[in-house]
Amino acid sequence: MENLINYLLQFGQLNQQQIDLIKSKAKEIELKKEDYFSEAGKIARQVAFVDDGILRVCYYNNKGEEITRYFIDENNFAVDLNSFSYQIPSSEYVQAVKDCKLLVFSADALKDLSVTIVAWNSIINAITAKSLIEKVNRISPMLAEDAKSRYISFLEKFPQLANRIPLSLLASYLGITQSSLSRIRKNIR
Amino acid sequence: MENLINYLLQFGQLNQQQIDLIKSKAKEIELKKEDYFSEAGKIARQVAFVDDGILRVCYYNNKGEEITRYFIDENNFAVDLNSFSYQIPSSEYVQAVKDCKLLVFSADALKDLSVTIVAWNSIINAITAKSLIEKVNRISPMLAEDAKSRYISFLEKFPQLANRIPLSLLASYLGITQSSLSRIRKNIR
DNA sequence: TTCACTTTTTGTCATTTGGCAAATGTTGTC
DNA sequence: GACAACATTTGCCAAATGACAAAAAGTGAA
Repeated sequence: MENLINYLLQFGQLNQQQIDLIKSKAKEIELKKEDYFSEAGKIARQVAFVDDGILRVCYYNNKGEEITRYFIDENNFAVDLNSFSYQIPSSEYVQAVKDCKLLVFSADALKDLSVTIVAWNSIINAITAKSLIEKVNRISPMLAEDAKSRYISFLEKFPQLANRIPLSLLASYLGITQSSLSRIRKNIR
Repeated sequence: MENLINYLLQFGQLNQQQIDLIKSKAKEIELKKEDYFSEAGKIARQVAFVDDGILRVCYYNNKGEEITRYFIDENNFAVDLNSFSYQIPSSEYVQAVKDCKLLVFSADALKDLSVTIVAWNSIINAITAKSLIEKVNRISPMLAEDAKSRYISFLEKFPQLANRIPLSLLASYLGITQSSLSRIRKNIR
């Protein structure tokens, strides 16, 4: 759980008692590759911290194509904020790209933490804002780039990720076909 | 200021005294078309509520092209969160697409409000999260769409906006060239 | 190793989009 | 109205990407 605590401490102060409480509320679970953490149509009732492995958030567009919105690797929180915040059915899936170890908080556990730990809400809000800003800043420039630049940008921003995810998922994340991505890779070598 | 107050009330409760305080802290300003509300390189020290007009957030990519990230129309807040939250120099411009009336809060004013009004932080956090989620949800599917679908999606989501912004800005927002957008429009008619 | 299965690469061709320049349309001012 | 300044459309061609199918490479189990 050390990764989780270190992560939280970046966003606010916590004493040992509070840290122990947080640890006691987190539940360790494991997902096998391709297992779902949450599914479209259901209401998200949990938040996950990725301790090991990679998750991805994906959905089906109106052509029935499966689109990967983003990847979540170690030391990041995964939650379908839309669904979790407003308790409405989710429109996307959160799935393990490879075997994962997650630390999971239920809505109840989070409520307890927010009541007991003064700084909790401020920490969570800071984490939420930061991760959303990162998403916007990451996706937004991709629109103005061609496929090759997107791939290169991805390699630069997430060098550790490129080798760990299947080409097909990366292609759908980049908004291009798998064939095109394969050709781009050949082209770059 | 009624628009502002009604907007805030969607996210939390405020009594008359608090409403009056908020009104007293807001400063009305006007921008002429193409004036900047904030500029790249400077630290954002203000938050604006768009009472009338349209702003856009834009930046220059590494090819020197000017890219419009998004538009902000009436009854929305505009702020460079990255710069404002962390007090670091901004990497983007906020510019009036047409003449605007804004209600502006300085960092000091916001601090006063957060100290005085119990619900303030919670309201601001809710607004922040909601607007960021909206941005992610809006941009993200565009990657998987071709130019024509992006334009059609834009028309569906922002019907009132399409006629109010120059084609060149809309094209850069959609990540396509102005010529292509012009052809797409002809094609659709 | 061999087999079955999955993933990635490649070939071929059609379609989309970009780049550039010229033409056309629009707007505001005198 | 005439003009200048700006915005939009169009033509032409090249480049990028998609669609589809087949080949090649990689993976794991018996």
